Amino acid sequence: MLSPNDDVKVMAKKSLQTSGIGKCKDCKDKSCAVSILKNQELDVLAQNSSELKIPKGEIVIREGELTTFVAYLKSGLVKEHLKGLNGKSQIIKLIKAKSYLGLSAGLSSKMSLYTYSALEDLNVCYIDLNILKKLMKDNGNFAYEILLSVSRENITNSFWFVNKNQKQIYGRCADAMLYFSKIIFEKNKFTLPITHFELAALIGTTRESVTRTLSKFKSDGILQINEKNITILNNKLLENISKNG
DNA sequence: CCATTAATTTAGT
DNA sequence: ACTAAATTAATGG
Repeated sequence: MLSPNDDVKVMAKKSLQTSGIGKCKDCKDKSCAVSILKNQELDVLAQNSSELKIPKGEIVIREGELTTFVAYLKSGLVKEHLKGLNGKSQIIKLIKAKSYLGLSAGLSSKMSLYTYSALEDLNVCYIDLNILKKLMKDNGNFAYEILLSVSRENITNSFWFVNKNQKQIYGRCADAMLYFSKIIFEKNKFTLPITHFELAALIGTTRESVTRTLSKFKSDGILQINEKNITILNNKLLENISKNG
């Protein structure tokens, strides 16, 4: 939890200088954008990026830090959150593999606006932001792909927030369950990756309401719950609840 | 290194 | 807010 993220940064910087050439070329988890790069550009990327393992619970990028890096999530699940006015953590969303972390803020702000924490053990590539910017300026197709991903992120964020603000707890919980099953895990059976407390911070309610609503869903036969394992039994009803708030 | 216990976190009411 | 259960950390062998 209280990981001195500086260590990560120092390690990243160190290995930036020593990372070998050809790594990005051979990467099996390239982003759509990076797939577009030419061999020569991939070499540049490889020389200015570094893959790191981040254990569960550690922070990938902390809000308020200088944005010298962008992180590409190769594998694992991350939560994007920030501190609200009262100092309480507000979760923006979860992010799954093959996405960039800190991109939208990184391009325009000198400081990171969000904190990214590992919900699982991660493989992350730290990429020098200046190199990324240079690649974008030099290669229009690459820049276009990066813009696409920022745009998509923007759209899903907006819908998420609008829905959240216009729905009651039931609708929000239903949304969250559909979010996990459809977007994050892409199956109707999954293990809740966060605690009830965190789920509450994600959908803007209290831990108690989350617990209460989930057990209601369970007793109504919508969900099967044991421990953190959730199976969606009645997807249609769940979507109705989501739709009607 | 493993087992036991203490402390913290989480879920449910 | 309180309790029970579960997870994690600390201790001692």
